[in-house]
Formats: sequence, C-alpha cells, structure tokens
Amino acid sequence: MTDPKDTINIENVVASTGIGQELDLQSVAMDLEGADYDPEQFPGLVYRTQNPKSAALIFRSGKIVCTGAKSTDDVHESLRIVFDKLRELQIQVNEDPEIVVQNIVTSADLGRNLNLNAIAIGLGLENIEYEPEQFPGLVYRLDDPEVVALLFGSGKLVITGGKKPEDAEHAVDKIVSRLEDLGLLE
Amino acid sequence: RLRKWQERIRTKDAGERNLQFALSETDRMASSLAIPRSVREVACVIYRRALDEDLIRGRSIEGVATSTLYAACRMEGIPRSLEEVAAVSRVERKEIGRTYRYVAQELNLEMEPVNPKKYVPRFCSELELSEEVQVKANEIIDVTTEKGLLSGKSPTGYAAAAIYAASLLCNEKKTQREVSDVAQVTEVTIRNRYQEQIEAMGIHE
DNA sequence: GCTTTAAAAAGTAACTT
DNA sequence: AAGTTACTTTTTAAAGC
Repeated sequence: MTDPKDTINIENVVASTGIGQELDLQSVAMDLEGADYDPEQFPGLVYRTQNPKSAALIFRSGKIVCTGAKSTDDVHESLRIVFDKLRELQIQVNEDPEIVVQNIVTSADLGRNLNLNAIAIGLGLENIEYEPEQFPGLVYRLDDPEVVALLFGSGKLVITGGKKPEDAEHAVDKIVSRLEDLGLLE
Repeated sequence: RLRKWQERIRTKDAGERNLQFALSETDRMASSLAIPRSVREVACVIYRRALDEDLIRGRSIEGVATSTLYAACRMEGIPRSLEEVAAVSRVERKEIGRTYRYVAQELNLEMEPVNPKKYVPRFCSELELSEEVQVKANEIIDVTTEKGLLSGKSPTGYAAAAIYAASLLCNEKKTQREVSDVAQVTEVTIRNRYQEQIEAMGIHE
C-alpha cells in the first residue's frame, strides 16, 4: 500500500520579495521584452520566465510577487532571473533580497475512492463545505497546520494555504487518520 | 442618550424596510417558481436571522433573499437548483451560490447535500412520466449511489440521467433533450451520468 | 470588495469540427 | 459525438480603485 505522503507533489509556490528600489514601470515595460503592463487593468507589470516557468508581478514600489514555480528552489531561480533582467536595465537591485514563501499548493492521492457525502456528515457539517452543485470538491479547513484541503471523489486532493512543504505532509497525515477513525477510508 | 435612541429607531426602521423589501422579493420569486407558502415562511425566518446577525452587510438584499429561498427549498425537501432560482432573481447564479454558502455557514444551517431523489417527483411530473418511472428512477439513484457514483456529481444532472434511464426501461421514453430542458443540464451531462449509472446497474442495451 | 498571476483537483458548459 | 477551451473552488502576495 502506497503511503499517501509519497504521492504529494508541489504544484505551485507563491512568494514575495522586493528589490529595495522604486520603479518606473512604464519604462521597464518598454525595455523588458515580453512584459505585460496595463495599469488601467492592474497596477503590476507581468513578466514571465521560461526556465523555470513562472510569472512575476512587478510593482512600482519595487515589490515583486512570483507565482507558478514548482518548488522553492525554482522560485529562487526564477527571481534570480528577474533580478538580473532588471540589472540589465541599469536598475539597482539589492544584493540578496529576502524571499518569503507565502503559499504552497500541493496535490496528493489517498489511493481509494471517497464517499464525500459520508465524509461531510462524519467530519461535521459545520466544519466542511460540500456543494456538488457548485464544485465537485469537498472543502476541509484544518487548524493545524493551517491549510485548506479540497477532497475529491477519486481520492485525490489539493492542499493549499501552507507556507512550508511539511505543512502538506502533516495535513495529509491528519486527514488520513481522521478518515480512518471515521471508518471512511478503505 | 437621545441620540442613541434615535439611532436605534433609525436602525430598526432601516431593518424593517430591509425586511419588507426582502419579503416582497421572496414572495415574487417564490410565486414564479410555484414554491409553497410554508417554504416561503421558512425562507423569511432564515432571512430575519441573517438580518439580525448582520450578514447582509456588503451584500445585496436581493442576493440574500434569493439565497435564503434556495436554502429553504432544500430544507423543506423540495429543492430548486441554482439555475432555477437564478432565472427569477436579478442576481446571477454565482453570487447566489456564494451568498448561500456564506449564510449557511454563518447561521450554522448544517445543510446536507441534496439527494437527487428530491428532484424526481417534480421533474417527472413536468415530463408527464408515470409513478412507475419515478419508482425506477429512485431505485437507480439508490443503487448507484450505494456503489459510490454520486460523489462530486451535481444532483440535478444525476437525477436527470436516472429519469432518462428509467423512462427507457419503462417504455415511456423521453429524449435527452426533453429531460435536459426540465432539469436545466446539458445533454452531454445526462449522457455521461446515464452511461455510468446503467453500467453500475448492470443493464445492457 | 474588485482587478492579476499560477497551479491542482473533477464536474459542467459552450463552443467548433 | 468528439474535441477544445473555459469556467466553478481554494490559497497568497502585490497597489489601486
């Protein structure tokens, strides 16, 4: 039997940082190829990196959000590319800007089908949200770790809201033991 | 002292006006959906609770009124789908669904997922199908649900497929188009659910 | 509250071929 | 009827309306 923890896969990492310098996004948009900037629609400039694949949202304040990376290492690599691109435009970028991971999205597989109706009632209707007319997943909010899990009938799940990769492992452990306690697994 | 009292009266009056408008809207929507008076009263009780707990802030009266009517129908066992209530509301489906989830959570309504069987009598009646078809559709829903087919599926699509299958089995065939029209789901959804259900039932044809 | 970005899960819908 | 695209849910930062 496969340990559900071994099926955990990081799908997206969101992080924030800053170059410590204000930016003229209009001129950055002119000089940076591939940059999307439409201040009427959104105050941030969008710049996409190819390897690793990610999207950086660059703001007038010099703060940057990076999303779409598949690991924390990829976030650092993507942002290193963004920093270098800005330096090429003669923009001062701090030596090693602090990068803070804000959210990690993970997927996993419990390996067996789930009776979401029974789980909704078993875990307590006041703690979960399950509205198959609106979305096929059951929404389960955990207090520790503080993450949100989306459980599907196939046994696959999504864990989001965590800040460390371990958060997803702890969440999977708790979910598995709670479902086992209720006799809703296997 | 006087100021506080005036504010209380003003708030109370605003609340009364709010409630009056909500109740007239609920009545209008309920009438066009042929929802019984007893269900409208349940909807009004929920709305009053939402008003008392200050859940209307930042939301439209119409949106909350539509959501409470949707919730009341489910509570009373005669659900209307979100598309059905959205058709008589001036609030869009997505907003009704969001508001419903918020109100249900905040008021601890502890709503259970809708059992597709709850749609069988009304849909079958609109399709002029016999009691025999209804019994068969309910059986299909019970058996396939027991086999785990219901998880994650929309109750309307699930009921529609069972009714379509039952109409075939009872020689009272309705087309997928006819069933999709009353259930407000696409023929593709009926086809997909139907295939799963007859396979789980061990029916070949 | 909204706007934008990414990503997974699975269901439903709206198109075109 | 099949295929594609797109939308539903959740999370999170950023700046501005």
